Amino acid sequence: MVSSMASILEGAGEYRTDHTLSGPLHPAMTMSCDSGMSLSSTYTTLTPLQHLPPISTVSDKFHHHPHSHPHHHPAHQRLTAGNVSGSFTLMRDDRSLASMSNLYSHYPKDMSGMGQPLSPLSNGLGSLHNSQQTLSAYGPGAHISNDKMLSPGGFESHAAMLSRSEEHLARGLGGHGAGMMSTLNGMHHHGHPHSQANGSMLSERDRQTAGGGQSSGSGQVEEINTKEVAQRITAELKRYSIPQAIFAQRILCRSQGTLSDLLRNPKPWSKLKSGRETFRRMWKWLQEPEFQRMSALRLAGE
DNA sequence: TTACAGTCAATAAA
DNA sequence: TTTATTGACTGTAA
Repeated sequence: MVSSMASILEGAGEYRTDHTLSGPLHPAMTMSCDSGMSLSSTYTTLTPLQHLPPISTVSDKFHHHPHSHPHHHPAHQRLTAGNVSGSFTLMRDDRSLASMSNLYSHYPKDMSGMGQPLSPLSNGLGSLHNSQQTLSAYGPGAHISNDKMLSPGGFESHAAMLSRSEEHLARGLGGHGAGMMSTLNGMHHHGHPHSQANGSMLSERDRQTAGGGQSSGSGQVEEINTKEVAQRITAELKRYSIPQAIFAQRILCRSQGTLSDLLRNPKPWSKLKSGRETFRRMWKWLQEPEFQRMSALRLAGE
């Protein structure tokens, strides 16, 4: 099973090869690193698909001109910044997903564990900061339904289940991102409001808040709690056994060393300049449903 | 030019 | 093999 994942990610070897140019396999899909982002960064594609108006603009406010270092990253210039829409992705080839599911399959314990061993934390923490209303709003319920809808074979079902815990967690923790995610999935219908957020785990102990109270209330603007994102990313990578190098390259378009540093020594959002983009990507990734995250990982490498 | 920021990439350390 | 360090480099903003 692991191998399957490995293979998926494996394609990495030649990420940067320019076959994308010569043979545009999935021109649309191949969202890549820099450049593409600049024009409208992050949620561009999403926005148009669903409602959710202003956010995109927000995120761009300072994309003035992301100094996309001209030095390398020669090819990879897909304007289409990634038509994220999960459903779409899913359909194009489920085999990948299938393999994904396998991957997940050996993590059940971890996932389930999330709510257990840490339970003491979750309880207290759950309520603690973040986890604001957002949680209850688009609780896990919603996602579940979506995931199910999307997953034809059902092989994914468990994956979905596993995921939601994180999902809402993310939401809860992040606080801000709030709307966007819901948009993504929300298109279908909302499950039953069934709050119950027990997934909490990593992060909280950081009482990030201390950092500068950027997390909670901050509104939808786009303050990202870097410390928290770093932790969450670290946790996810571990959970899925995704090496930093792969994630850095595929999702962030950065080198392993950079990611490592960012993860270990995240600078407060307020201190960041262009480096915010990197964190936005991480954050964005965290907000995506599993299958989407995974496909992003492997697509980028194709 | 100087001071930074953000990265890369080589390589040390697990 | 994967992650952590770190010196060098590039683009920006004084």
